[in-house]
Amino acid sequence: MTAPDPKTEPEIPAGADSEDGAGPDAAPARRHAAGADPAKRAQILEGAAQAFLEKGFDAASMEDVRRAAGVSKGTIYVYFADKAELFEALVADKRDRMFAGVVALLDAPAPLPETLTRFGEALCRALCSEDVIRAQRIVIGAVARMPQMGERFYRVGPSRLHDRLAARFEREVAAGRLAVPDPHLAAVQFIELVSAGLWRRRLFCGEHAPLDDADVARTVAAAVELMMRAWGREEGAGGD
Amino acid sequence: MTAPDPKTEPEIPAGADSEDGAGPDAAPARRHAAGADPAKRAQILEGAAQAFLEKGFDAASMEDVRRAAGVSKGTIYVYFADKAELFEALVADKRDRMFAGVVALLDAPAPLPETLTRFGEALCRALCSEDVIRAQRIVIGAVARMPQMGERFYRVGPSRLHDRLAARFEREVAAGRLAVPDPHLAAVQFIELVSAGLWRRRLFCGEHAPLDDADVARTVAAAVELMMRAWGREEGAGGD
DNA sequence: GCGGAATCGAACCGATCGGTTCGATGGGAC
DNA sequence: GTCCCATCGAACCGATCGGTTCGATTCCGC
Repeated sequence: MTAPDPKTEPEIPAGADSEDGAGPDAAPARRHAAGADPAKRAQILEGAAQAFLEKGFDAASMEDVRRAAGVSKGTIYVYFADKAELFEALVADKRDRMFAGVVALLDAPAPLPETLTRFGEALCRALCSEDVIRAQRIVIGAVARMPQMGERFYRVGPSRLHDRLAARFEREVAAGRLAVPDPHLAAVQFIELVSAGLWRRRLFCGEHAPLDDADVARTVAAAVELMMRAWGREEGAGGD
Repeated sequence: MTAPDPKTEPEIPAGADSEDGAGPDAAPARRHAAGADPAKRAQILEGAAQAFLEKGFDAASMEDVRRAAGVSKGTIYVYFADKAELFEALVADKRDRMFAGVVALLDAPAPLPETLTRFGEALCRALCSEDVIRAQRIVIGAVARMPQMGERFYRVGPSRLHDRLAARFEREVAAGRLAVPDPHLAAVQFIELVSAGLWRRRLFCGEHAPLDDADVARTVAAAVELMMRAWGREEGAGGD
C-alpha cells in the first residue's frame, strides 16, 4: 500500500520475466513465501488482464478476475493489496513490455526516412492494437480516480518517445541532414502524425473502426513525407 | 450505416435551446406534461454534468446527480429512462454545443494560414479545456459499454471536422494556392497537429499537465508552419 | 512420512447503488 | 376556491461488489 516501496520504476526491463512455463529446469518449483511466487503473480496478472480488458475496471469484479486467473480470491489479496493496486501492476507490466520494443527501433543506423517509417509503423500498430486500445481506454477512464497511473503511463510511454525521437532529430541536424528548428517539437508532431486519424478513431469507435496494414502504411508514409518535405535537406525541397 | 436508425443526426443545432432562465417573459411558466418541461430537463442535465464530470460515470451515483440538480430522484426517471440515457443526453448536448462554434470558423474568408490559426487555436482550446477533457475521459472509458455513444461523438466531432477542413483545402487547391495531393489526409493531419502533445498529455495527466495560451499558440503555429512549408505555394518554399 | 506454510473455496459482511413506490405538497388552469 | 397533476421526498428493494475469515487441502522441504 504505497509504503516505502522499493520498486522504483525499472528502466523498461524489456523481456525478463519468463520464469514459469518456459524454462523447465531454470527454477522449476521452489517454495515461495506468501505472495512471492512470480509464476503465481503472473497468473493473477494474466487473469486480471482478461477480466479488465473485457469489462473495464469498474465493471470487472474481483470475482471475474479470480475466475479468469484460476486462483483463490484470498490469494489475490495476498499478492495485491486491493483492486486498484492490481490494476496498476497490470498496466505497468503491459506498458513496459509494449514501449520497450518500439523505442529500440529509433537507434537503427538506417537513413532517417527509413527509420522513421519503421518506427512509426511499429508505434502505430502497437498503439492501435485491440488490447492496447482497450487498456488505454480503461487507464484514461480511471485517470480521475488514479491520477498517478495516467501520469506514469504518459511519462514512460509517449513522453519518453518524444525525447528519444528528438534526440535522433538532433543528431540528424548536427549531421546537416535536417533543418528542423525545434527538434523536440518536431518529434512531438511526428509521433502525433504517425497515428493521425487512427488512434483517436479507434479510441472512440472501437471495433467499428478497424484498421489494416494499408491504413498504417499510408498514414505513416504521409507523416514521413510531411516531415521530410518541410525539414528535409536532401530530397524534400523538390517537386511532388 | 450499421442500422436503419431513424434518428438521423441533427446537423448541429447551434444554439436553439434557451427557454429557461434567460427570457423572463418569453414563456414564463406554462404547465408542462410530465417529463416535458425543457427548463427542468436542462436543470437535470446541469446537475448530471456536475456529478459526472466530477466523479465519472460509474463513481457518480444517481443520488449525486439528484443532489446537484436539486430535483427529486423520481423526476429524473421521468425525464430519462436510466443512468446511461441521461449520460448520453448530456454528452450529446455538450458535444453539439462545442463543435458548433469551432466548425464555423472554417468558412472565414481570410487567407488560409490565418484561418487555420484561428480555427486551430479554437479547436485546441476547446478539446483541451478542463471540462471537455473530463468528459472525453468518461466517454472513452465508457466506449466498451456504450459503443454507439463513442462512435457518435467521433462522427459528429473529429470526423466532421476532417470533412469540413478537407473541403476548405480543396477550395484552396482549386484556387492554386495549395499543392496538397490528398486534402482529406492533410486535414486529418492538421487536426491532429493542432493539439500535438497537448491533448493526449492532458487526457492522461489531467491537472498535472496544465496548458496556457502560449502552449496553444506555439503548437498551432507549428502546425500551420509545417503544413504551409510542405504544401503551400506562395510563401512556404522560401528560407526558414 | 511428517510438519508447516501457501493456497483453496466458500460462506459471509457491510456498504453502495440503480431504480421503484407512494403518500404529501404546491402551484397553475379554470 | 377547487381540481389536477407534476413534482417532491423519503423509504424501500434486490442485487452486486470489494474485501475478510476460516477450516480444508495440497504440496514442498526435510
